Amino acid sequence: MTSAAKAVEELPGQNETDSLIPAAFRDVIGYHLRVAQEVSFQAFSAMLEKTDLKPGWYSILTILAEYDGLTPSELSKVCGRDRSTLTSTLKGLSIRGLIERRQNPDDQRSYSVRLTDEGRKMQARLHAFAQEHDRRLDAIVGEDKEALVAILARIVGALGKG
Amino acid sequence: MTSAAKAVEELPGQNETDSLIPAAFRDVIGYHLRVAQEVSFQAFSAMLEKTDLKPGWYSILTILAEYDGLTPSELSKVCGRDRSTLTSTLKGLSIRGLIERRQNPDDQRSYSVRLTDEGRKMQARLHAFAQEHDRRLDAIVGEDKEALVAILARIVGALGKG
DNA sequence: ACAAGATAGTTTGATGTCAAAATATTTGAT
DNA sequence: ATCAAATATTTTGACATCAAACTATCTTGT
Repeated sequence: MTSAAKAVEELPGQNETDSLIPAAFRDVIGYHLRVAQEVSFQAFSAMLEKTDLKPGWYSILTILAEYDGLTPSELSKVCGRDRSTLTSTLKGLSIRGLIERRQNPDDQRSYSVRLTDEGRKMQARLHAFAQEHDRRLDAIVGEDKEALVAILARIVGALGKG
Repeated sequence: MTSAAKAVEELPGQNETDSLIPAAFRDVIGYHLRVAQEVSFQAFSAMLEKTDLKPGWYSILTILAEYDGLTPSELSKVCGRDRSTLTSTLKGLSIRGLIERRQNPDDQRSYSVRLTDEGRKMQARLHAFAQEHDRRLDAIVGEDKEALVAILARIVGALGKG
């Protein structure tokens, strides 16, 4: 063990159960935001470990369950990711028969994306896990939930898309 | 435009300036966490756009500025990422002369990582941008900052490495 | 001393992210 | 009518992330 590592272990005010938070990051919102989002995602992923479900499918399938027939560009706006990001996800969903593409007769460049029956079933299965994860987060956050969501939404509103 | 897309645009209670939030996600903490983290990271990245700095360097260089001489595994614990993730980042930092590796004489498998003078300069430049970003987030969050950080830390504590 | 197991780091493979460039198609302007 | 500009999607390339497999080295138990 290096001497710096010893110093890390002896940081005042931190014990073994605390995660090691560098002093430079301790009061930095972006840092805590990032770590919290990562453990949340990892926890959700871990729930799907023994299944044939992929976490990345959930948001797309759920958006389609609500708004069937969006184009990739519209989907990208709703889910907040770049259009190019969706290409490979949609390909995977299509190969697995969870969505189908329907050519737009008015615009040959575009097509709409629809859930298949299989896709709906898959969405429902994922949604059950997602709800369990949500309940877990709700339990952790407790009565502060509304305030938390409001703050996060404020951040998105203030920094989002320009 | 598809009919579903029209429906999206006509959602009650949402106007053009709101981001399009699917109803299924509206009260989901994980969703808001993810979106907030993404816009925060994108905003930070955008600040570095005209520079030769990379956002991914910041956390590593800053941890090293505080605890010089950590091994990759120790670094990975402190920054909360898998060891394998660090390999390529450290390679990049090393190629650019921002860090140097020093073989551990007591263990041939391991080495410690130290900032070079160039690395220190780079860390300082990145830190200035990070501070500006922090101030921006602080301004958005305002008096709720302490509560926000506490909630996020609670999430990490409850879900993290469990 | 030696074999077994643990540990440090890297490599590989699957995902997922963006931005920029490339294609194809539609729209608009003259 | 035609040509330029805008738009929809895909492709490519750079990065990051994890987990699992792999190599090398160290530690431990006998």
